[in-house]
Amino acid sequence: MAKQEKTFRPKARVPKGLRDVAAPNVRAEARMIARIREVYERYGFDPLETSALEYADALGKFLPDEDRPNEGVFSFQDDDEQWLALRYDLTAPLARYVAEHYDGLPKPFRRYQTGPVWRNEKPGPGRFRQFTQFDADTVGAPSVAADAEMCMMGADCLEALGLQRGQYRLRVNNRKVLDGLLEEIGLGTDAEDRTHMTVLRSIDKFDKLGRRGVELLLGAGRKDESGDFTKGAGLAPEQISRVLDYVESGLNEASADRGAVLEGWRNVVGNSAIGREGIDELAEMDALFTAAGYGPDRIEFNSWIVRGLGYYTGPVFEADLLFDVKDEDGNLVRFGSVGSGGRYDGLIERFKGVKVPATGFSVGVSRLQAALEALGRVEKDVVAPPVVVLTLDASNMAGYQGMVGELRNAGIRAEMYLGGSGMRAQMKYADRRGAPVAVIEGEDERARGIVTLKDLILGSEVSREITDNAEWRQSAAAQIEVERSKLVEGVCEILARHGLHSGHHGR
RNA sequence: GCAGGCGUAGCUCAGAUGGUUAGAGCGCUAGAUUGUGGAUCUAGAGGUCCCCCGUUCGAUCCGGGGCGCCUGUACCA
Repeated sequence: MAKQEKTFRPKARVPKGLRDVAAPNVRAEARMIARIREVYERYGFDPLETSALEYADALGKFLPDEDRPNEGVFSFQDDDEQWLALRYDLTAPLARYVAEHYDGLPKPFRRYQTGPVWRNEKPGPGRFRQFTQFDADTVGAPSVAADAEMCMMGADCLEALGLQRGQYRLRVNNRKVLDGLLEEIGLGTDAEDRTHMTVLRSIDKFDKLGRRGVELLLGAGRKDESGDFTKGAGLAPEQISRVLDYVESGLNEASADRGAVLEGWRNVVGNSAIGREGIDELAEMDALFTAAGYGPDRIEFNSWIVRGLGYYTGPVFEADLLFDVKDEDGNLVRFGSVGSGGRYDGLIERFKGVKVPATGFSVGVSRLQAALEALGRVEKDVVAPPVVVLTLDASNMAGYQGMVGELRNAGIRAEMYLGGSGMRAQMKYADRRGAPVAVIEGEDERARGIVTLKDLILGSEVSREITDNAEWRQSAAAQIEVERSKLVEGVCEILARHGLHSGHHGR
């Protein structure tokens, strides 16, 4: 069978893990970003924008995990054969920026930045290969006061976005505490050590897998639902129980008393110098939280917060939502954290050779928006749909343009129909756009010096009671005629009837 | 990445043992009903039956490989 020749047609599809964002969500995200910006500005941070592309070596690799070296970053070669990469977060570009302009910057340097970042990895529900982050960082501040401020600011952001106290929590831990724990159970202090990393990652899963799951991961390993096996850390039973003791030590107190949590941790890791240092730092942060009025209902100390193993060196924190979210099929959706951060004292050192202490917090804008949407916290689109001026007479486009101009000058969102179809299609268009008013001027109206204004909102209510077509069409429901010169007043009146904003009329 | 499941129209899905022209509902585009959204009727557009290779006279269907989607897991800078 001879194959028919066919013209090549590219398949219209968005690449995996990427997505198109429609008007209501674009606007919702813009509002969200504006609110976060207000909070960051209030804390004294200044904006900075860096480019989406960086030299790949400037981004560096923060995956000591040899399972997947070099993955996660979109990169390509420039004309000069140097490797460029899309930024995968906003912190690495900040480190590059600070290193590049170090001498000219005030220290501490405090900046915020938002924008899309890209990660070349497997997408999942609420997890995309491009998403928006909103970062704030303080560079050159060694004190944990800077970290404490990040946590409080994170809480402020979530509340500014409409989350109630109790619907979220900032969970704070300190890498030094975890290092102390590992030292205490005899694992040494080599952060690159494989067992070391496996143990930390196991602890991180307490929230998801519970005590039993973590126990398996610390020991021989765990089999998941699909039957796939995850190799464990291979700790001895004695070591496992000490880790679990630590993880559970603050559990009951967590929502009640930060000081009690720290005391519990002291019993577990108190013999290690690094562990003690970590706990002391957290005690200092606790004092600042308390002085500023941030109780444990907003910020808690949490034993299983670990965060990524790449570069955090001190306090780490994460903003978690405490309510369940279900998808369309009624399945529970795990959103993960909607914000995170921590201290990364080694990052700028990569460029400068000198240690520059830094800490930061990042809101996961895309993910948080998805969560707020699920919670019904996203306000309806605040931009009113436009009034549509029908173009019934192709020889009178100038006249229609004039009407649209008058409406726009009066501050009313308006457009004329620009398609090529007939009146019925034009009405359908206006309907689909959600237009509150259709302005109709055919030959009849023009001859009489009037325009017909159709109240589409009222019309839609009326239509529900009419089943007969002739009646429906002849009723000319919800239409009024006004003199051509009274177009703007007439439209304003209908808008006002529905409580719609009609621009700056009266001016 | 690993494990399992699944790929037929924009969406939800039928379908034949391997046989000519692959269907439905919804949606979409138009027409009819005086120049009007809904309703009704009519017509039209839209498919490489995920892709490649193999077996076969013949593959959307069988076999192998790949890609994509879903779930779990891993990772999450």
